[in-house]
Amino acid sequence: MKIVFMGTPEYAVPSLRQLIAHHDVVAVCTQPDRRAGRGHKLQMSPVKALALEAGITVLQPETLRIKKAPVGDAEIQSNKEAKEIRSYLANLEADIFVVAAYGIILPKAVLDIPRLGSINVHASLLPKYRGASPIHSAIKNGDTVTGITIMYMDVGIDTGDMILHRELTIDPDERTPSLHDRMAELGGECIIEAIAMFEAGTATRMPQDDSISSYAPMIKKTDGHIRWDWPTDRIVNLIRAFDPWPGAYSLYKNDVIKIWRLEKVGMIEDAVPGMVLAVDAGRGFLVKTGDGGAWIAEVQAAGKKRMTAKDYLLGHEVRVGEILG
RNA sequence: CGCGGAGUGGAGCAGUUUGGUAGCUCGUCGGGCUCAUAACCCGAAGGUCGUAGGUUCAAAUCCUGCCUCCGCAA
Repeated sequence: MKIVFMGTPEYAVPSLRQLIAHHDVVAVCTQPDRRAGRGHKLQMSPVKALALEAGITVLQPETLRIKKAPVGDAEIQSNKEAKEIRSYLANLEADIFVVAAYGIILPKAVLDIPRLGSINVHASLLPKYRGASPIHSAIKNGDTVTGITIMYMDVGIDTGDMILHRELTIDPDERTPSLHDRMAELGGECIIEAIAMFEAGTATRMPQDDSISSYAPMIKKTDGHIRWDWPTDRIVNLIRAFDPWPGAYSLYKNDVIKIWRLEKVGMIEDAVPGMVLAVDAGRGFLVKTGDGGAWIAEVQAAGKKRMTAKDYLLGHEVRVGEILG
């Protein structure tokens, strides 16, 4: 099949790789290179890197929307670019557009360009976790099962009719990097499977049940702030979900300290949540939580790297009675 | 050129402001004590102080370039 792929981050890479291996990818759309990271260096997306390596045409429009009443020069420029890209895409006469975490809004006029429509590789079992952070949300909520959904795209956010689901079990101790990678690989397998259904004429449309849908919003850094009055499990899930970004953190001595690992303890004495109840050179320090306590076993102080609480305690003094906030 | 912190024996830190060949805690090795121990006691090994230059009688410490790591911000 003749395919146009749209995607940006690492998650989209296995899908693109699979499509290149099995089909004719005639163009790749990805977000424009951005200044990012320490030093604000210009960086290309992982998808662009793969596309260049494969010798595929890369398109990087700032937007594909066309504004009705442009006001300034910049907007007129963006409309011009959007129109050019749209007609370029139309002239490719692709059979289908495959989208995976592209991050740029696709207007209906674009979605409808290919004869088979546009389909999306979403990292959740829709209608659960529509939106930007399905993988993080699954871990954060302590789910034991998640999966990939291949679906038709419409103008809503991940609301289109579904084509296929594939489940994946989440390990109780699993963190985002490992689940992300497994999901990305599964996504690549699913998209090939879905396209095979199109080729065989067996692709179906299963509408989503809006009444059981949920939304996984874009993650904000402050979402990583640990509330010690939460049950320990909830805190542990937050740590698992936000590893490695943005990290679950607490405030200690007026500074941010990231918490990378906790060891749950059952019922312990009553105390203010966040209070240090014990310090052990080997285990770390014990902090009161909403439903018990937890040994903080791995931390990262500002400007430092991750280290075990044991190592941290060799050079820093933590006292019983201090409060983490 | 977005802002900032940091590179010191295997690990985590102090020492840098007021230059004078390095210290703490842990670990390691040897010995001792003990019914026993991740406990305690005694002893030992282990560091070109990220790197290249510069200033100086003398640089971990002052100056300059470079490399690496990390936090913030995006």
